Amino acid sequence: MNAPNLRLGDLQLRILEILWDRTEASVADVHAVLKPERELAYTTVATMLRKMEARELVGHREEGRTFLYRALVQAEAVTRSAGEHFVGRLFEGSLADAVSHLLTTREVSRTELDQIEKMIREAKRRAK
Amino acid sequence: MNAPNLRLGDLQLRILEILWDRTEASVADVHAVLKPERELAYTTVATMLRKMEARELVGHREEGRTFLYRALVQAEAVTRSAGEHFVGRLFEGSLADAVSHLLTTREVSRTELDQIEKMIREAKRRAK
DNA sequence: GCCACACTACTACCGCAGTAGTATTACCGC
DNA sequence: GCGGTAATACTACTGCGGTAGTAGTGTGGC
Repeated sequence: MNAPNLRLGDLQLRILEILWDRTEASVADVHAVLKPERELAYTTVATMLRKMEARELVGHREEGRTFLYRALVQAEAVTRSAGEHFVGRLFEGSLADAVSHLLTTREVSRTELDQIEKMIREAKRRAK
Repeated sequence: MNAPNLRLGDLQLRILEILWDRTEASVADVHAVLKPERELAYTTVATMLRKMEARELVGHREEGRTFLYRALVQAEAVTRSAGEHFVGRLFEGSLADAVSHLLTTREVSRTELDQIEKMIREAKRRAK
């Protein structure tokens, strides 16, 4: 069960998101969801899923002739890995630097600030 | 000045970091810095720099026979682009979700929490 | 029973990061 | 001036994401 490599391309991530939403999906399902956002050939989706299966990102079972794919990696693991890469690689592991950067380079709503503040207080209580 | 594509590989990012540190560096300089962390052939570094120049990530001037490279993209631009991708792609643009995730999946020191809290308060004051 | 359709399998190709060997050239020391 | 060294230039190859065409095959409708 070697931990799968979690460096994902955009399409791969998008496909995983779809699978996380519905736990199981056929190629046709995934293709249908993707259809409005990007014009991809059916076979492209099928090929991608097969490649992802080779990397153990997804698995499948057969229902008649149809493959039903499901995600083998958790959203949690993917976002954690991405977060580690983001903070570790670009801010030398300093979460404060990372957050600082995020705060200053984008529009942040008052609501979001409140939410984050609350989370900080909670984290402090836990860490106490 | 077409905004260069900012999707960077690991080595490219590492090289940029080196250039940000010293404003100008020869291939030998970059190679020397990289040496302890990864065993790369001199020509690999040179090739990478040439490829990065083709993508307008770096530029160079000649000092005798030697090329002195400098970064053409700012650290700011790279981290902002990465931050946008991180928050936008993985947390549907919700900074609060992103921060929440970062807080819960890693060790965060008390000091960092304090720093972040302070930044939040400041952001609020500014946004007021 | 046959045909069209819906699936998967296989193959191929592009672009790009990464890696590095070989060729060429210019300069410096003696 | 000659040889070695240090540069860059060129070429090539691997791996992988992304994209898609074509081939093969089983199934359901009529």
